[in-house]
Amino acid sequence: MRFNLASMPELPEVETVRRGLAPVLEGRRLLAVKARRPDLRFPLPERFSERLAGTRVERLDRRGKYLVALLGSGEALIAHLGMSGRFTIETPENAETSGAETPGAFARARATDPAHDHVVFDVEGGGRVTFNDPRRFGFMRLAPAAHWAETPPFDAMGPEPLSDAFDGRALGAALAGKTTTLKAALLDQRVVAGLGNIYVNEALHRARLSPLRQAGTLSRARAGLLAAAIKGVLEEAIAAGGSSLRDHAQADGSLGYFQHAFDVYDRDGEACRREGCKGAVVRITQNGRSSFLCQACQR
DNA sequence: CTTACGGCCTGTACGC
DNA sequence: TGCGTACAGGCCGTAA
Repeated sequence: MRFNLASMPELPEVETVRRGLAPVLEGRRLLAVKARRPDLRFPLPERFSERLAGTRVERLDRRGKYLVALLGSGEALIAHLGMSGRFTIETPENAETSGAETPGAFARARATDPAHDHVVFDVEGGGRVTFNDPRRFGFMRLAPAAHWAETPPFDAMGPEPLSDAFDGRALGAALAGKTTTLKAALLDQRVVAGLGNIYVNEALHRARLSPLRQAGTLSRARAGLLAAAIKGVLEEAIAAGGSSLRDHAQADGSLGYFQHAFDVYDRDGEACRREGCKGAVVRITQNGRSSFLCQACQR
C-alpha cells in the first residue's frame, strides 16, 4: 500500500473516514478516552476524557470536513483531521492478525508513527480507535448535541455540496458580488462546505473555468456547470475512497487517505487529460497556495 | 462588510 | 553524507 501524501483530507476523505468508523462506533459506549497530550492544534476541551468516558455514540455524522459524533451525554464530539490526521481502528480480530508473519503485515503495522497517537478511544466490545496526527493541524471540540449546527464554524458554513440544496442557483447566489477569484471563493467554507485545494482545482478544470476568474462574474449557466462539476469530482472521489476502505479494512485499519487519480492536481508540466485538448497543466500561486490548471481549456 | 495574509506544525524533497 | 531550507495546507486571528 502506497499512501499518496499529497492527498489531504477534504470532504471525500472525511466521508470515507466516517464510513469506516461508523460500524465501530455507532451504538457503542466509549469505555475510556485517553488524551496523550493536552492539545492538538488547540487545547482539548476541559475535562475532555471525563466528559466522553462512559457515553454512547448515537450517530457519527459529517459536515464539510468535520466529523461529528453525537453522544448520549448530550454533547457532540467535533473532530477535524487538519492536514495529516488519521484514525486507526484496532479490533480484537485485526489485533490478532497484525502480528502475522507475512512480509506485508509489518509494513502495514507501521503505517502510522505511534509517537503521534494523540487520542485513544477504547470502545465497548473491545475495539480501539486512535487519532494520529503528525503535524497536529487537527483539533477536537465539544458542543451541545442538540445545537451543534448553530455553533461555530457550522453556523456560517455553506451548503453540503452533495445535497439537493446545492445547485447552480445556490452557488451563483453565493458567488454574486464577490471580487475575489473563483479559487479563493471555492476554498471559502462559507460558500460551499468541504472543498480544499485538490478538489477546487479538479472541479474548476472539469468545469473549464480558470481559478483566476473573478468569482462574481459567473453566469447562472456556468454556475450550474460548476456546481455539477463539484458534485461529480466529489462523488467519484468518495467512490474511490470506498474501494480503498475495503483495502484498509483488510490491512492496517488506518483511515484518512487513499489513492486517487487527479486530472490537474500536482500534474505540473504533464498533458491535459481533457479529451481533445492539446494543452499542458501549469502550476501557479494564488494566495500563497498552488493552483493547477490547463490554460488551453480553462477560461 | 469583504478580502488578504501570517502563523501554526513536521515529514519530505532538494540543493550545496 | 549531512546539513539547511523550502514547501505542503485548513483554519483562525488580525489587519487593511
